[in-house]
Amino acid sequence: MIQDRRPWVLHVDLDQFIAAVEVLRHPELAGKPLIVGGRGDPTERAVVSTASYEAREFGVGSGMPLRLAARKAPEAVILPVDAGAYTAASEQVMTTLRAQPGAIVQVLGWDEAFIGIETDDPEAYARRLQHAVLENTDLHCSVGIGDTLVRAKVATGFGKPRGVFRLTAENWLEVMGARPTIDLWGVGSKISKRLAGLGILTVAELASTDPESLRAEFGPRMGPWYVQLGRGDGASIVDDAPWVARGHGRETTFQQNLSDRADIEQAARELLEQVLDDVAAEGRPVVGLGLKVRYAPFSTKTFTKKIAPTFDRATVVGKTMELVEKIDRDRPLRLLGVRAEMAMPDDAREGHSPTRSGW
DNA sequence: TCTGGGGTCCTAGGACCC
DNA sequence: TCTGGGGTCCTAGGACCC
Repeated sequence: MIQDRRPWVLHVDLDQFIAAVEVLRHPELAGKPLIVGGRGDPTERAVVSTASYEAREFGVGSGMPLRLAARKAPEAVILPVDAGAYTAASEQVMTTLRAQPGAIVQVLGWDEAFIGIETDDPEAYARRLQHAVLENTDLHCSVGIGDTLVRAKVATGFGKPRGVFRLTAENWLEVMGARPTIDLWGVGSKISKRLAGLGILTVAELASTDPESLRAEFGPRMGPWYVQLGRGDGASIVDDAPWVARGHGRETTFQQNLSDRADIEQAARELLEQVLDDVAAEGRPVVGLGLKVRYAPFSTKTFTKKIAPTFDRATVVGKTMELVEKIDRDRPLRLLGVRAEMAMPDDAREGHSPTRSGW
């Protein structure tokens, strides 16, 4: 009997990751409505990072203003975001995944990863994986199984919570065909609306659209790409090459809008100091700068500048201040962001231009 | 109730060069 | 007197993800 040892893509997604990590540290919060966001102060400008299932019962969801969330769920415990704790928990999870036999691990974020694996029983492998993660970290996860990255990623949603779900070319249209295009990974509210304007409402309709016909609407790459998404097609290779950041940025929403020039310059300098600390840790020269502003109430503008590669902080500060000069003096500022792009190592992320703006 | 912060990639349009 | 045209770089803006 020949074993059918095929390559599979698994997508692992931790269930309620941030809330789950907080409950591990605060066991008395188990079963209570829990909201994590901002500095944990619902009177501040901030949004919800994660809401526990109990908090969701009140209509609280991630991305919602903290102020509103607190009003909807007055009994909820609100905790500040503690990035360090989540990073530590995440590393534990990823270490566990990498220790699985034959696993190639591509990290996507704090709480998710693709796993490339050759096996004749991906469901059994997925269950072993969930077990190992639970044993080592006390955290539950869901696993999507697919024959492409896109199908594995989408499959995970059907496995939640704590489950396993398989999505391949065979059942893709049967499962996804009737769903709206916004359910696809990479199609958001704007693109789904533009597709609807073309008469394309469902995944099946997108899948059967001629890729060329979308080229005019979405450009030479994105047009055909959306059709491919509709079919669930695309890459199936999991890449475990270490992540190399293209740049670093810091942005902040002011609790009170800023109008004074000196205040704005000071805020830019402070953000830039943090950015340059991050950049210095990488040991690569700065090759580009970006400034992002949000004027009150909510209009966003960006300024970018390419510069000769430099390690000199004073030079970077000076060039950034040239961008700060472009900020409209007559409009109150709600948000300010500063970003620095770094030269890419020759072998890193081939095929992409290092000069592209990150904003 | 006004809508965070960290990233990535794509597209359009103008400048510039031959 | 009619304002070629292609390639590449740079800036700004848009969209998406976690």
